[in-house]
Amino acid sequence: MTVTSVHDPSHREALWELEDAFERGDLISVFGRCTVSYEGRAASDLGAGDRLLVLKPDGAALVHTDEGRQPVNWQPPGSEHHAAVRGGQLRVRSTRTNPDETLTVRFERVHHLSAMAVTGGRDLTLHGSEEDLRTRILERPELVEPGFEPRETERPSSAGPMDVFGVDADGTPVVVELKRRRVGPDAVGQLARYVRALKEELGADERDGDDPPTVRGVLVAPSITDRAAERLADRGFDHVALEPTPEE
Amino acid sequence: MTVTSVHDPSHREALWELEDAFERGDLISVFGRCTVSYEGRAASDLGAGDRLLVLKPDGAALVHTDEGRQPVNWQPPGSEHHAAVRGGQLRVRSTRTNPDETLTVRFERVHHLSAMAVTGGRDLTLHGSEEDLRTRILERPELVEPGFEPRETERPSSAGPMDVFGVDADGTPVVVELKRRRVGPDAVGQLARYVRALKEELGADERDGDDPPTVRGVLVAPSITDRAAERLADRGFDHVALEPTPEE
DNA sequence: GACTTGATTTCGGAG
DNA sequence: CTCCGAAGTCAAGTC
Repeated sequence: MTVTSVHDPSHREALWELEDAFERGDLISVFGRCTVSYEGRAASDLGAGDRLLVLKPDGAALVHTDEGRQPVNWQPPGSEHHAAVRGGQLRVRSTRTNPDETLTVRFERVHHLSAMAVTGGRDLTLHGSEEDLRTRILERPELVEPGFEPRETERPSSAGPMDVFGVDADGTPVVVELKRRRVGPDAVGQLARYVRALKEELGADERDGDDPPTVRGVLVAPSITDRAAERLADRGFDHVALEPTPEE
Repeated sequence: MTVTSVHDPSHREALWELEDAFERGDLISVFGRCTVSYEGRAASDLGAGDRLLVLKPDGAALVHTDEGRQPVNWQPPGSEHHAAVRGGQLRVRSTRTNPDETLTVRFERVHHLSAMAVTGGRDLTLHGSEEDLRTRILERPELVEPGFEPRETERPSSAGPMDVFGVDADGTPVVVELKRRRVGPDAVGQLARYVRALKEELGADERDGDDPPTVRGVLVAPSITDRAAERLADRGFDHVALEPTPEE
């Protein structure tokens, strides 16, 4: 592991260091005053200001200001970085194809540049995802409702794969839609599509009426918005309040 | 503008610099070997490895590896940064409430730390957004279809505001849903909700049948997926292929 | 490749 | 504050 670092370099010095760092496959951090322009899926321009430019060996480029989790401008992985001195500025350009897009950062002044080779240690273990919620339900189906029996996960349908498919205590088919957090109306629409697709597939009676539905829909989520609850009630579906992980 | 930079500092040195930088409201970049743990909306752990930690004065914290546009771990703006030396490690912790979540980065070694005061120059001008598409249609309604007359944008409905509301050459109400890029089935569902809400509001005949629909739905997007086209046809809606900006 | 969906989505706007 | 939908969403898995 070696760190390169230059303070207040000339454009030409910065250029050398950048090209060496590209060559080594380093992770690069550049502080400086720059303008940024992007052209591709959309187009944008950003006037002069102090920012942090991060360049990754996989082609990703990030321009960060002092605010926000999101970079103000960026280029996705798979791009190629190029640097040059043009018109008294240090120009760093990241380009990719499919779609064609280019990010150009023009430094009028580089305050600091550092670079480091980075390898390994990229595996993140994450708990509390939707998959954890599915696991939890498969292990304890009664959390959905007494008598619920899961039959299949990711069951295919014409509307796409449904999260969990099973039957209730009466043997009625149940489509379960899982969400790891509070949901809005869109989740109800998604559930409705699965239920409709399954009804069609099973040749079930599609009439609305006093007859109990032949396919049930259950939305499992920690909580739902009022509008989602309305739409859920309209469709005759149920909500089960459940966290992706047991309460501490 | 001043840049602070320390190379291979001791934990205590790094701590001093960090606390000064917090005080100054600097944008901070730290290279080092660290472990990362997160607990909040979910929970995660990341083993030892070389990474780049970015700390922003607005409370945002980003842990970047050598790959990907996304940070491997992060904390949103509004958090508070704290640093301390504990157990022979430099511990940087970002905490926020609502929801309660904490990101902890433990450095066993800091390779490089730099910090810079950053102000201003945060305004990005972006072209090619959905709003540009709306503007384009309002200026040239015939791009939707000959005789189309926009009447209102963001027209409220019980299903939320619709992008563009207008009437066609026959005076039939038209709900227009705008998407700046290729869309899937979800957009059709969204459009359907608006159309349904408007039909109810207008007290229009909701029967499906051979009667022409009393409210039309038009999806304006550069292109749509096959499944979206199916659902569009099911509902009797139309697709108009249009880019958010004129072709170059 | 296109397509679909989840995400610690983030972000901005409206109520 | 909550709710809602856009985003240059990104990223992963499937087909």
